[in-house]
Amino acid sequence: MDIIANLLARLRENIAEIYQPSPQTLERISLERPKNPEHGCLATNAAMILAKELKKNPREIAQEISRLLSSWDEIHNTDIAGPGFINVHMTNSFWHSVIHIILKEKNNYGKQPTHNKTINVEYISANPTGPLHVAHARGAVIGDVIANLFSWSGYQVSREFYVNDAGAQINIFAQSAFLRYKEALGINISIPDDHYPGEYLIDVGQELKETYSDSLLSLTEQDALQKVKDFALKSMIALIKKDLEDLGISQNFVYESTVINAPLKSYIDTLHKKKLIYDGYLEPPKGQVDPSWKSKKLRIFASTKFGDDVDRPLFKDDHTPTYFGNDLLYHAHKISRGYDQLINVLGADHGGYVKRLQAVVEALSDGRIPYPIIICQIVRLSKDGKPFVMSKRAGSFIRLSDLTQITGPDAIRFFMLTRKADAHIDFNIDIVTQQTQDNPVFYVQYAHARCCSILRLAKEHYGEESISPEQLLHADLSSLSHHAEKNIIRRIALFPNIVNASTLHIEPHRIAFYSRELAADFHSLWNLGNSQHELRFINQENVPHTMARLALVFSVRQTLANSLHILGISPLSSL
RNA sequence: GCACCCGUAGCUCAGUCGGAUAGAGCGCUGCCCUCCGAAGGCAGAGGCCAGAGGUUCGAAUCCUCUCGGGUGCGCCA
Repeated sequence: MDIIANLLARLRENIAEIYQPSPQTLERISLERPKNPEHGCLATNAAMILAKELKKNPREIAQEISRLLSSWDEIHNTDIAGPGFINVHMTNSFWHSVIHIILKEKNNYGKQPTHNKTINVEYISANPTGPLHVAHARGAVIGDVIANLFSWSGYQVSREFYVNDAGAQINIFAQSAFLRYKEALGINISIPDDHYPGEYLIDVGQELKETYSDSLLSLTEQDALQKVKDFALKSMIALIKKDLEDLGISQNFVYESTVINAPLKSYIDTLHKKKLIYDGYLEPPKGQVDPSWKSKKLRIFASTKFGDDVDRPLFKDDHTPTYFGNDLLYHAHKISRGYDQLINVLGADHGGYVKRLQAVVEALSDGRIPYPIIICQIVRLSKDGKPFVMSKRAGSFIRLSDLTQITGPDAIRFFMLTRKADAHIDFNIDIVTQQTQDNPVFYVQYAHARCCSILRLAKEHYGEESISPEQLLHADLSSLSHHAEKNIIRRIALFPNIVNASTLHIEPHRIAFYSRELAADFHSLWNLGNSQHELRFINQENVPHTMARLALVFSVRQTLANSLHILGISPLSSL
């Protein structure tokens, strides 16, 4: 339950009755925690928003709304400030009700009730030609937390990894593995420039030898490559799944090879009927002039009708599908599975791809299915104070699993969420691999561990039973009147709102920042006990106040745990 | 040439559908453990929010242009 959202809803209801403003105006009315705490617990811009539409003085409207609010039980008093802000001071018992809610809802505090809306979140979808490397980590974590957020907002969530296992690069991959197989059998090989040189294929070559001995050499090249391809793909996908598992991620794998054989003809027919697919000619590419460019008749998707720069061909002139052609099928496949919403998380190098994918979904769903695409900006790596360039071809990339083993999944996850997706991120390999204490995740986990520590100690003093959430519900919270206590209660009351906004804007980093702020409030409160003994959480001379504070500690611990749960990070009870 | 993203403290970044005196971490200065975990806290220094116009009660936030940095732009995948 979100007490602030309930309050805002009631405010809007009342205003709608009195002033009958347009729905848009009503929607813009907010009820927020002001930056400056002296301005009250909450502040609303209602008067200023209404002033324009009603053509009235905002301060006059503020007077009227202020009178209305003063009659509410939860509101202590109100005042009007500046151009027409209404500052609202809530009663202590209003804020204390948050603690009761958390003691009852526990792991579910901040969750929306489940509904039957479904959403598909696609992320990572790396080519299965090698293990994941650290640059994949960002999209992996962001996608995973977005999926968690929608799950908390009540959606039925599918997490999807699309495997490009049918393209030309897979054949090169199979040839590379075949060479390693020959190498394992003692045959002298050299790896051509356009092949995959990575060491992980040496292992695959060994495994091939163990499985098939030298029997593949007696097959035709085509048959042998098919067997090698199947084997090597299976092996890579197992590797990728393991890397993801270590990072706490589990997804459904959907294979291109099955999608292209799925019965999706009706979707394509519809596009033909709407004349969104046509046979025609494309303009020569702008910018650099290619002298070899020739105009040829192709089958084309009219993506410009949906805001793309140019129409995109679905087939090459040899009649094999383009990469985009297969992606159109894949999106038809997603839509055929009946989701109410789709989300895709892509790397910055796919930024130019966004419009045409959204065009496909808009065309196939008649605009009914929203399809936001989150672009994660590039991760700049540095090592020894210098930029570090990874190259898959040269084999000089850092495997995600190497990093996970050094830092653990929590540090990577939190780090990737400490900035919004469309900001660039600097990843200093030296710091992350050597000084894990510098990682901000410890700050939040430390706060959680301190909460646990207090509750442990309290159980020793007062017994397991009396510190249970059920018993703490009976605590008299009226003694929680110190400004630092009130401050932290207001913070935890905001949690459902943060989850909501984070989902709405598809910005998982907001949860990470919130958890850090809540941790900061708690550390601050904790340290007050150093100089003022009566503010220590456990004060044996004042049991009623101790119980009230334990209820508060429980609420903070729970809210931190729930934040970390959304981030996919384990809340530690001790460090 | 075109499209998208970014430009906020020395560095790395937050900043809610436009709200009141622009915040945090790291680094720097000085304090706080006889006392629930100092992996913490408190205080201080540090800003023309890249620049210029515009929109309005009100702009770091919205619009236009300029300047910087990044990514992408194929009948490749």
